[in-house]
Amino acid sequence: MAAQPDAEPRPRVPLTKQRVLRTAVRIADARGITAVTMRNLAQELEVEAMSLYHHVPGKDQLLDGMAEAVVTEINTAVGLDATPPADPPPPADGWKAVVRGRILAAREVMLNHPWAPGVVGSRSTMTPAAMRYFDALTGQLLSGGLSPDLVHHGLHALGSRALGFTLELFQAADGGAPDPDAAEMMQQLAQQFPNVVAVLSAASHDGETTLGWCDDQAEFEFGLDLVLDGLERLAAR
Amino acid sequence: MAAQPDAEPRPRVPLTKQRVLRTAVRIADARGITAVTMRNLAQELEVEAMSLYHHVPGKDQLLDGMAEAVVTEINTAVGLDATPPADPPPPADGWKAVVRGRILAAREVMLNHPWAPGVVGSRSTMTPAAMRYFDALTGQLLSGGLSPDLVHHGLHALGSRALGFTLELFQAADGGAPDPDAAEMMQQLAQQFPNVVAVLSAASHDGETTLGWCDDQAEFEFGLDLVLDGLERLAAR
DNA sequence: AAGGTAGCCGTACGTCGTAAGGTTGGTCAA
DNA sequence: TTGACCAACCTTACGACGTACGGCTACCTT
Repeated sequence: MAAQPDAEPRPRVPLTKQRVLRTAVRIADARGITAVTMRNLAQELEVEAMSLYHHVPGKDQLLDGMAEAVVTEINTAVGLDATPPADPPPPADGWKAVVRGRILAAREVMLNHPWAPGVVGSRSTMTPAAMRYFDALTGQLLSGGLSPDLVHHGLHALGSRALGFTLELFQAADGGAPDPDAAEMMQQLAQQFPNVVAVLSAASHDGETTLGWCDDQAEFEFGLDLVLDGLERLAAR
Repeated sequence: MAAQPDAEPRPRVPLTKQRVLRTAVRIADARGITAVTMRNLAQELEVEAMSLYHHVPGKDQLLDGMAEAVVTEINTAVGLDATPPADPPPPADGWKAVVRGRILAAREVMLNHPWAPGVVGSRSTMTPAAMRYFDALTGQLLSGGLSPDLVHHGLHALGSRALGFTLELFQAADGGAPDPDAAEMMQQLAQQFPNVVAVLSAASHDGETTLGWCDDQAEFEFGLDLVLDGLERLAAR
């Protein structure tokens, strides 16, 4: 009973670190970071879990690789990988506009990978791609006339904002069921926390009943501009 | 062979949500958040793992409780739980100094619980203690003359900084082994990432060989002041 | 004394990361 | 042609995790 020669064509696409990482990112995008498990990942690649260890040292380095992949995506998005056009036109806009644009581009990439902030944030090591990104950013700030010291502090002040995301402390309450007695509850809330309710009700000047939630993008840009303007002012001193 | 009555004195301190949470915090402080496991926690309390479920619905709510506990600690640290002295003296300092002090106090608590930023940051829900904290903070900003809208944006701009921590993107490289050929590696680094190296070497004006690492506290205060100053300026407009 | 009940325990299941060793198919020297 | 070699891949198994489920015990109420 010899094995039939063509029982299974066996395309057998060879596994690759690239392929593993790309698939991991795809799983995370589609089903969340918790679905990125060695077994799931292997199944998606039509392979056994342990085979992954020939291309990735372990789960931790897999996450490192995913973070690296996202930052790399940012780098290409802001044109950091393309060789500059020989004579890069000096930024017609001020450094602020350039940096702002770059960071908002990074944010766009992050928004496509909701799991990325958590992963990038939890990795301690500075990957090469992140280095590349920060080196370019640093260059923009330096050539903008900021002193090295100010650039240093500025990067710290930006923090994760430099990579296009912030840790959202109050998650979108995302009111699925528009609670019928929301008004009543609101009053109870207002009694306990008058100040936040005052601020929140002022924030939603259009819809006044349900607390119209925040515009994340606008808030991000506000905070970013606050920092950039502050740096500019300090540089001018 | 009747059970001897006093084989074990059995003090049998009753389990309590308080006791469970406090112990969890103690474990996290001593051995890191990964050591906070239902079994470990139970062992520390001299109890079986499943007994914890009578006081905590599950691991997730345990973490919620731990976050809540830390924020509560912050609240008492800034005197938010003490009933105010009837006639609270109007803040002699400006609102900025008050807010600044409050946030730095929060930071001190956070520094005592290195695991707390991660846990607080990963919880989406706004716990009552956090609400209390933010309500007070909001009140300070409002009574400082900031418009509700500005307060709203300002809180977003502060983000986790309002609770005394930032997501540290580049972890302390903490050079245990002062690599003998650090100079050589530094040169290699300088070739690939000239800008960051320039900034970093400028940052450590005292020690010039090893990149003298950053003063986290100073950086935190710099970023905080940058935001507060920016808000003040916007309020004055 | 009878019955309820809150608090605790024992066992077990499914999932996770991964250590250790076996199998296979292709490459290349003799 | 053949046989050694060696990646790439698979199989099995272990320990740790969160937690469902069903007991047991000690105390309270009536």
